[in-house]
Amino acid sequence: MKANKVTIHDIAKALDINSSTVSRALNDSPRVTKKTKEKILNKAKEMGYKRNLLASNLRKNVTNTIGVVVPRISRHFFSSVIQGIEETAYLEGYSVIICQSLEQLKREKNILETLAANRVDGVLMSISMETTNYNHIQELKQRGIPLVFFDRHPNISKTNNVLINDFKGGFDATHHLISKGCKNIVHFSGPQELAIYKNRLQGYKQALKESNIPFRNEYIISSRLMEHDGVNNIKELIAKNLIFDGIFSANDLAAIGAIKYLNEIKVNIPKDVAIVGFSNEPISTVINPSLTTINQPGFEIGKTATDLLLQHIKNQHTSLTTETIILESNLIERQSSNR
Amino acid sequence: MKANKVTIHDIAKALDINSSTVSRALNDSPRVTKKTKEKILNKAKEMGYKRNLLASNLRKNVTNTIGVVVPRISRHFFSSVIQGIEETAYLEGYSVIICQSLEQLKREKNILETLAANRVDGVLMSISMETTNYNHIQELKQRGIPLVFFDRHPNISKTNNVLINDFKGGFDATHHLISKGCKNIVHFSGPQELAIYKNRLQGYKQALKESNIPFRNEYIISSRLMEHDGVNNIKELIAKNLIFDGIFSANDLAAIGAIKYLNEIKVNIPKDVAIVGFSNEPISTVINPSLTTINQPGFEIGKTATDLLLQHIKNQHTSLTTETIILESNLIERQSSNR
DNA sequence: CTGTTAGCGCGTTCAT
DNA sequence: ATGAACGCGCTAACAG
Repeated sequence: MKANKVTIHDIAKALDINSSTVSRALNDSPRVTKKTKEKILNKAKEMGYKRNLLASNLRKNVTNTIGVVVPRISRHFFSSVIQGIEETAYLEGYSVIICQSLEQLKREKNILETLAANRVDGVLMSISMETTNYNHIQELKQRGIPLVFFDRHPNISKTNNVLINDFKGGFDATHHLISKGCKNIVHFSGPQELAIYKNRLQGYKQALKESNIPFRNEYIISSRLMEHDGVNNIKELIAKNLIFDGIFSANDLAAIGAIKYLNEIKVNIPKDVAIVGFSNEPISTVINPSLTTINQPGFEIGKTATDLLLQHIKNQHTSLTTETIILESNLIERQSSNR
Repeated sequence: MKANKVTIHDIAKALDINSSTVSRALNDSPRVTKKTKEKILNKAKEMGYKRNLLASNLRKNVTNTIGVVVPRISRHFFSSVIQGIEETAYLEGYSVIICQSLEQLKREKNILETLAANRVDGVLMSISMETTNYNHIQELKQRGIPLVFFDRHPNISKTNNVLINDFKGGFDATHHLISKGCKNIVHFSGPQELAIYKNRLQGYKQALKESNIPFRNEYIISSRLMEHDGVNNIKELIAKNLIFDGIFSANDLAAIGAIKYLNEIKVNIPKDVAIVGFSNEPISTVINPSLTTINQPGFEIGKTATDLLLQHIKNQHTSLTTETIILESNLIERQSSNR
């Protein structure tokens, strides 16, 4: 920051008027004549004036900015949610600050601190896999910063959430496998602290139940669902000599790890693989043309969550009630062109 | 913003001291006694004081924040660069604001405006495919905001860049195909306004030349390299009845589109496909285990670019000379386990 | 419609 | 070592 010290005072002085008028003109206030407004805008452009949002926001005590916290931006589900958030926020004149926790509680805390210190007007977040204590979240709430969770939400009361019907997703995925003739379906699950994984597991159980297939605990493998976890899971199954003819993975990464490994050792036990993942995910469509996925409507989640958040931001005086919106996922079966 | 109106004045009043002392204590100034410092910090915590970074930054005229502009965060190359940026920035006490232009010039302009208005200390960016006029960039420079480009850079003088040796990447990719026995190699290229695509094309030409393979203009197809472009490219080739036995795609998306389509119509003309893409990209490794990629060291690029930017931010008085750093890409040939 | 005054919350002079 | 006062750049309140 060296050049560009042009302030509204400078341009006021140059025009021999008051800086308030300049401020009003720059904000397109109706309380200033067209003529002077024009004069001011011209002068401003001429002098290379640029508004200092820091000062403006400080004075107004509003930043028109919302913070977004996701585990990883590179995950296609999250980046599609972000797309929805940005579109919606932009239309309402809000800027978006994107942050990633990298699944680490420590970073998540740090991010919330920074966002709060920067006085964002609200926060949208999906919590990390490590997040089992919610002090940092409670603190944010106490500071009066509106908060909406999407997909992964903390297990505390009075929160606003935009969720996916994970029970149905798990049910559909499992049901699909059963309809394909699978009898021994393995489930790769995630940390049980996260409701999304718990719910998918419940859906899995329910689907088995309805088809009179006994639930077997050794078919459930919990991990953090990274690609290498998928590899390890499948290795473990093979080492145990467990019979399985289908896999329902609670996300795509772990499924990919598993499929890669199966390809590598030239074994192809599962008749089909269902993934609770994101259908737009390029991986899913490429890895196996016959792959079935549970489509999570990322863009719509982002849009819905943002709408809800903005509603809370704009009505902070009237104490709005908290809300949980549940969107539906869809099973998408691709054309099996290769086999 | 409703609760939490605790300021340094409040805590000063509570302790019957002056707010200056509080400010100094909170900034761990040596000019305040250990004892009072402790007293103040305790009181601050007790009262739930949170620094207002807007005010602090306004006063200091420094934000300790850098802006990052990329075409799309969902592209694995960019998200890995961002990883490198965040790690490096964090160690130096800087925050990062991530923005995506979605390959649109209009958005790119808008983003730079916002970043400048928010007084970021510097900007790291990779320009969009639409960016052929650089007024917005020149303006940012004129405002004295340090700027470093990575990967995609504008064609103007006196810029700081961290680039990849794309000529060598193109050469290596093509050479690899030739060594596999390909004689008729198609090249999917991008907008020629971007040096990266021009350079990859040059590398392609050079490799042909050294192997005495004649260059044929109809083998070069330029597009914006989205997945559907890859599909269209391959359709075009087939429609023209052009003979080809290899494809060198300037990015991974277009290659994936092409491969998908070839799979779909059960044609398998190319003996191999080389992609200039990112080796960590899950797609590349999954789509075809024998796929060869040109690895771009994203994390290192992010780190290098950030180091360079911070250097410029910190030495704004001493007029540093501009610099272009070129990192090497690597050809990675995977184990051909399937064929 | 425009000017005057005051202050957002903080950090940095000066003093003492 | 601490206090008093000013100002970063902008906008809201109140005049007129």
